[in-house]
Amino acid sequence: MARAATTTDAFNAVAEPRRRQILDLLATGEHAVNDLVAALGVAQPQVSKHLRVLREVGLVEVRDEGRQRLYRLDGRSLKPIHDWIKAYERAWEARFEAMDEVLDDLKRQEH
Amino acid sequence: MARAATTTDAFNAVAEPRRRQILDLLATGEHAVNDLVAALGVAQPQVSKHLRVLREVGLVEVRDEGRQRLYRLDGRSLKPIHDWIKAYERAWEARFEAMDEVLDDLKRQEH
DNA sequence: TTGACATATGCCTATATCGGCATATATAGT
DNA sequence: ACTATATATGCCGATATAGGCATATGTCAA
Repeated sequence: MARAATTTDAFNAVAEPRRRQILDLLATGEHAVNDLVAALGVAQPQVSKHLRVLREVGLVEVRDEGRQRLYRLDGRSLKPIHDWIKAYERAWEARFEAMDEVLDDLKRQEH
Repeated sequence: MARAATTTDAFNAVAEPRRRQILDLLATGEHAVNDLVAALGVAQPQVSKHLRVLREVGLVEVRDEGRQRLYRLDGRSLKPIHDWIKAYERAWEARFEAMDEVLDDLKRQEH
């Protein structure tokens, strides 16, 4: 078997940095594809493909407006990620982890 | 180009469900490989490979104890995911009132 | 209708994956 | 030294990717 498809779920879709960037941009509101192309400095076809992945996992929605297609965020599909990672919040807040961090800092200073 | 390596960052490493399962198990404390094998019902080599990926991105650490290797969670590498997704909390909880705030958070974090 | 603009899709290639399975390495016990 | 146990690694095959680039589809305007 190969790796799970990027369209399998939000976890896979969001593993790609460019797609996170796109979501970050869409977090400010609706944007046409060309807006994203300009903001990202990426070729238009690649942006459209990333948007297709995001749409297939329900992270964005489209709306036709003339010859433009306006994409907007639908953050609900991000909730599973949030719910999963939330259980780990204490994993870097706990004291023994903080101790590890302190030790690492000390090691780093020995240069 | 192909997809980014699973060992690129926590986002890619955690996109695989089995690896999330492993982290969930390790969240309860140190575990030997065979413990995980038994709990997951997966062949031992695959578990070792998943653990290698998790170790390469700093999500787990190993400790030798006799002929066993005890793995434990290091949740600090999950923080980037948490920080990124945290900005979207309101995207499914509330209306678009706080979107400006979301944007500010994002800009402060990733760039 | 023609042409400009906006977006999507198709084809290509190189690459990394995951699982299955065999095997190598390491340690403990007798 | 030999054997059982614990874990890691190597090779295989099938598959999906991301970017590059050409092209198709769709829409407006003169």
